[in-house]
Amino acid sequence: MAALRADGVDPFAPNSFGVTAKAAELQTKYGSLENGQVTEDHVAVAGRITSYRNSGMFIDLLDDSGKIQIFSHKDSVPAETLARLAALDLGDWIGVRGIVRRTPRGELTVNLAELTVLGKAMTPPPEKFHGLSDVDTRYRHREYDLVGNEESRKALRARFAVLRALRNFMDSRGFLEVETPMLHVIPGGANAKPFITHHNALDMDLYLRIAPELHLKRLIIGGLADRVYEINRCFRNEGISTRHNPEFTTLESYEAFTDYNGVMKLAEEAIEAAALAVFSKTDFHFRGHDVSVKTPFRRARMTDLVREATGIDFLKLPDVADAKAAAQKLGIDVHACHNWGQVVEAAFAEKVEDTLIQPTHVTDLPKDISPLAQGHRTEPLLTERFETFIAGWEFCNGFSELSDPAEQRARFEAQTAQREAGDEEAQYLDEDFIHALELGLPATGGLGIGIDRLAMLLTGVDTIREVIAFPTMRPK
RNA sequence: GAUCGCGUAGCUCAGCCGGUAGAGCAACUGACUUUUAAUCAGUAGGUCGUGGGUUCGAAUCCCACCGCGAUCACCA
Repeated sequence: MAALRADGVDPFAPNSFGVTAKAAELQTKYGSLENGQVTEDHVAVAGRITSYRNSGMFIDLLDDSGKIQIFSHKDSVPAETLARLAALDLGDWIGVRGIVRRTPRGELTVNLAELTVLGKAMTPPPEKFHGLSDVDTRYRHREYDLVGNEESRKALRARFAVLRALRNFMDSRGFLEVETPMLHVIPGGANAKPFITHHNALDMDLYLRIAPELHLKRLIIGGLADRVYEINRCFRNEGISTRHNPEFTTLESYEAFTDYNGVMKLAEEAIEAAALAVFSKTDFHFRGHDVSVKTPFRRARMTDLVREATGIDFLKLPDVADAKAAAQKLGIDVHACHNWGQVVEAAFAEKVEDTLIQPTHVTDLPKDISPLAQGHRTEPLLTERFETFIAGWEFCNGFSELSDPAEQRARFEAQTAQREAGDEEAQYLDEDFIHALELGLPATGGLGIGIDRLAMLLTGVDTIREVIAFPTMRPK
């Protein structure tokens, strides 16, 4: 540092450098350049020093595309530039102008002609061979993780590429990307415990949203667009695990003039499109399974899957007490179940969920656990709702949207009763939403996709934190 | 929330049948100019997560706490 300043270089001063080439572009463009061959092509590259050999004669420069070697020889580089090179450390940012060649040993290289110091590392980067492996430090200080670990860079880049791909897909289907409130007066659209915050000027508590659903439907009601979607954060005040982060990202879309059959098609096409756009394939290895996201996905009714797994047809046991008794005989814990639908859901979670490895739309979920979905057109206990399972995990949730305000009020009231019976996650009655429905919601299909889990599936990681840049951590 | 495991130099790790704290990489000084985890010589770097206890003596044994991880529970 002192040496650089003595040399008139302040690495912290404002500066600029016109990059003309990325490392990966050069590796591709000069892929056929033979060992020892020298071009006359001048390029300007910039990045971070990740390796420094032979007193700076060989430097590995890492940019956001990859790595390129920099060569400086005393016969061709001015002495003052060599001295400046000697003052550099691992982790420093530099810009280099020079010509492209391939060394006799086969490494694509830029022969340094001009050096610009663009940034200084005051602490050394993580160990060059092992990288940073302490998971605690990796998540708390993600920048050190990214510097040291190619795998971390790849996983996060892939996650953000998936976001981009999904936006492109939705846009191409004529959906309008919108934003709706993060701060809710009533947390709605899902069954979950919310975070509470406070607005000082209004002197009122607000909730961080658990889902954008109700506001998105209000945009459809208003006729803003026939098709809307939002990709953004939801917040749920629940446990943290390898598959749950308190803030997570969902894609939610609403499409007028379709039902859940159309939504299932949209969901699977969105997943397949993201897979193809980012990874150019549909076969993935995830949680120890080989999974194909090639469309179409299998569809199966939840009660049928439960019947196949247990021999019990819960549709023939519509009474809660009978259903509970039957479930108990299977060893299923039903003490927290307040109604028929929750018993079916418990049986499904216990006996079926883990077996759904290949993508499966589980259809016609019970009305009791689906307060925002249209009743099924032929089965009174069920709704036109589906959840998509892959490798035993839920990835999507969608349904034909309930549009009858009176029915919606009755459903909310059933939820309220459930809350009073001790179910902390039952939904709240939202008068504003019912008032909105009174203006007329067209026949609409809605969809939610868990983006973090989708990124996990496509990148093959088994911890949600690997695909979240800064996962929630307790302060040390 | 429960159980188990982990926490030693900037990073990766060893030491753990109690007896003055170790290595590699990184850093610093020097040598070396066609390297690929460059090499060689030297220097410096630590409240051993925190607090307490047992002991003549604790990184090591015991207890509590903090943080992280795994599994389970919770969780559309």
